[in-house]
Amino acid sequence: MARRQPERPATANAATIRGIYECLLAAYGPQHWWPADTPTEMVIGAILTQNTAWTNVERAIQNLRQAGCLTLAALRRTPDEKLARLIQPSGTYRVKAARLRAFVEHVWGHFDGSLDAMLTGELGVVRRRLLGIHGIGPETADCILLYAGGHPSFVVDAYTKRILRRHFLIAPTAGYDEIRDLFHAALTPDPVVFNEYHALLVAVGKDHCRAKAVCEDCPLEHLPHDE
DNA sequence: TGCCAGGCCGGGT
DNA sequence: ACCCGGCATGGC
Repeated sequence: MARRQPERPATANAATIRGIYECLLAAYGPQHWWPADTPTEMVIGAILTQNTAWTNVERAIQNLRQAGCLTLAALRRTPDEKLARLIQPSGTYRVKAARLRAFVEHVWGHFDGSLDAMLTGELGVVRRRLLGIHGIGPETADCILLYAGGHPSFVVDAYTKRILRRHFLIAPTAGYDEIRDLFHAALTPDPVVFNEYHALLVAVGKDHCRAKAVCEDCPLEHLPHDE
């Protein structure tokens, strides 16, 4: 029994996926993500930005910086209440304090406090490792893999889904892994390209594709789209 | 004023 | 396997 085929040929979508990258790169230029000074700061930002505007995350990161809490060792010795207070501007701060705690304790418990060691290994292995940590879902895991670990793991976020759906490249019900697979099938697994592509999707998303915004003067407007 | 933001978890079908 | 409420701040 043959597996169910995609509704459109994968190669056609793959060409469009590659075309969107070229188009966005031409429109916005390289984004040089992630906006963080160190891998540890990157991981912290990835957790703090879950369902949260980045401007709020920046306040929280600044608080952590002033408190000297941007290393895993410093985070580890910061009590829950103090940590929650420092990250308060990022919202859902009790939840996020627990998630930062879970991450730090995992690195200590399994990798002797070395983030580098915990991000080293085969992509699939490290990904499952991250997903096993409480508070690390697929998007956060892929962000950490790509932007802290240098692994070619494509990041799918709300903007990615909206943009692909708007241009009929995925079904409205497409799941996370399905969308990620689409990019992996269309692109050579180059961390530099994956890095830029996700950042570019966020850039165009913020400009043109927020939840209740209509795309006007969007760099992708030449593509077929709804509404 | 209400809705939204670079999600994820846990409990219920 | 989905579906939904909860988490919570600052901006528009």
